Amino acid sequence: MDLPNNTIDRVCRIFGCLESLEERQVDFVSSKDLAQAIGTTNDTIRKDISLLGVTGYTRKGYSVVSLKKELGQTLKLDKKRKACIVGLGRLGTALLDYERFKQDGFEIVAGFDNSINKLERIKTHIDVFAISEMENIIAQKSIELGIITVPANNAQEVADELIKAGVSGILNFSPEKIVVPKEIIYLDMDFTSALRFIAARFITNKLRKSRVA
Amino acid sequence: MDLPNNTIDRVCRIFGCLESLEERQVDFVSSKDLAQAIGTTNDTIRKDISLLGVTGYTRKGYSVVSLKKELGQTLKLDKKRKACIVGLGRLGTALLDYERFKQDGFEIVAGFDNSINKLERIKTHIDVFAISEMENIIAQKSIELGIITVPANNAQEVADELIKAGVSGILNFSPEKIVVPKEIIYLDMDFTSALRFIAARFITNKLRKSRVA
DNA sequence: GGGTGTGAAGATTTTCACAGCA
DNA sequence: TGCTGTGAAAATCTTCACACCC
Repeated sequence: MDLPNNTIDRVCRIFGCLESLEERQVDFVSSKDLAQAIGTTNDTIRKDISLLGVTGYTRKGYSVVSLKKELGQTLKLDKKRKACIVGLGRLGTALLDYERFKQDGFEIVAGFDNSINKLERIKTHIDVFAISEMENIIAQKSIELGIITVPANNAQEVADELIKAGVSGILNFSPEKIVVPKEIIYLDMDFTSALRFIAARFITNKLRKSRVA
Repeated sequence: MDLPNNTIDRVCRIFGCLESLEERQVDFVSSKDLAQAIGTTNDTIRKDISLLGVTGYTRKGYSVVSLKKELGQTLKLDKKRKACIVGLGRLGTALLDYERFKQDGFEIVAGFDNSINKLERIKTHIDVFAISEMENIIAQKSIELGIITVPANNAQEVADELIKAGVSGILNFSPEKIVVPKEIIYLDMDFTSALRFIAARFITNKLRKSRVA
């Protein structure tokens, strides 16, 4: 399959909306509602959904439950995935305990840091290890995703090790830019760039947009 | 001015690269280097820069210092901006003390939460207030940016109050989708959507992309 | 040679417009 | 009527190709 990046981005957000609609026991949702929630047009939503080959119910909109199920199956969002966090500073430890991840299908199964001190002080039910153990643990636990929350300066090094250890996707919260081989799926979540994006948009007059990250 | 959204996104990231090149005292950088750092092509970089009306030095690439200065001036990224954080859980407090923001020109000047308990317990040099004081404080301190780190369920309510109080941009870390009037610049930094984006890309064969958050 | 700058071509993405359906 | 589904048109974004410059 070969979908537009933007479509994938939007579908992931749509999936999140469906999740909360499901919790609130809403049965049907229209392309217009979804469009409003994620900040796009109803045409785009319908096109996205149709690109995935999924079909709704005329006149009533889409069945929340079945749309969620179908999108999930198509993009394999229903599969549970294991992730680890490297860098257990304040952000890293906050993410370690971010309960939402688990309920959304991403289980954080390990944390890594180089400071013995931190490893000892951390109170969490998730196992934490020294970075030197990363390669073993990742292989052993079949971890697919790496979340980088180290300070700048050794983010690249950490990324290289994650890749060597076998993860296929990396989410980078550090401000440092990272270069990865193109078979690795990589997403940059630099907070400063995000704030700058907003600030820069103050002086342009375009419509808002989600910007995947 | 009316720039492509993607261009703005990339320029904000380029700006970050320039910042770190400057720290490392690198004098010149080529479009190719920048392309590699942010994950795009050199054509795109040159086009982006030229869209902003900025010009480099043939053969040597761009002067780091002057490119940074010009991009900064054009997109007003050199201007200091004040921000506040609403929701002082673990993520919110981590961001309160995220020192990088200040050095990047974004000063966090207030934190808000509804729990008196949290307000009392927090150790930080930044002033914290009850949410009921938001409107006053935001006006009084001329805060332009709101960062939402409350748990889902009242993110929309918080956004509405931020807007009423006068912020022009919102960065939303909560998993809840928020609807804002279109004159407000809004960016969604939902972690789960980001992880899903990566997971979904596992089954497609497209090149990586930055996706603004 | 090794880089930038940029119109034009090409590719992709979004929007439009309308058929179809319950 | 109200909403989906989808080709076709429009708009946007990226890549190409080559002039130009030190």
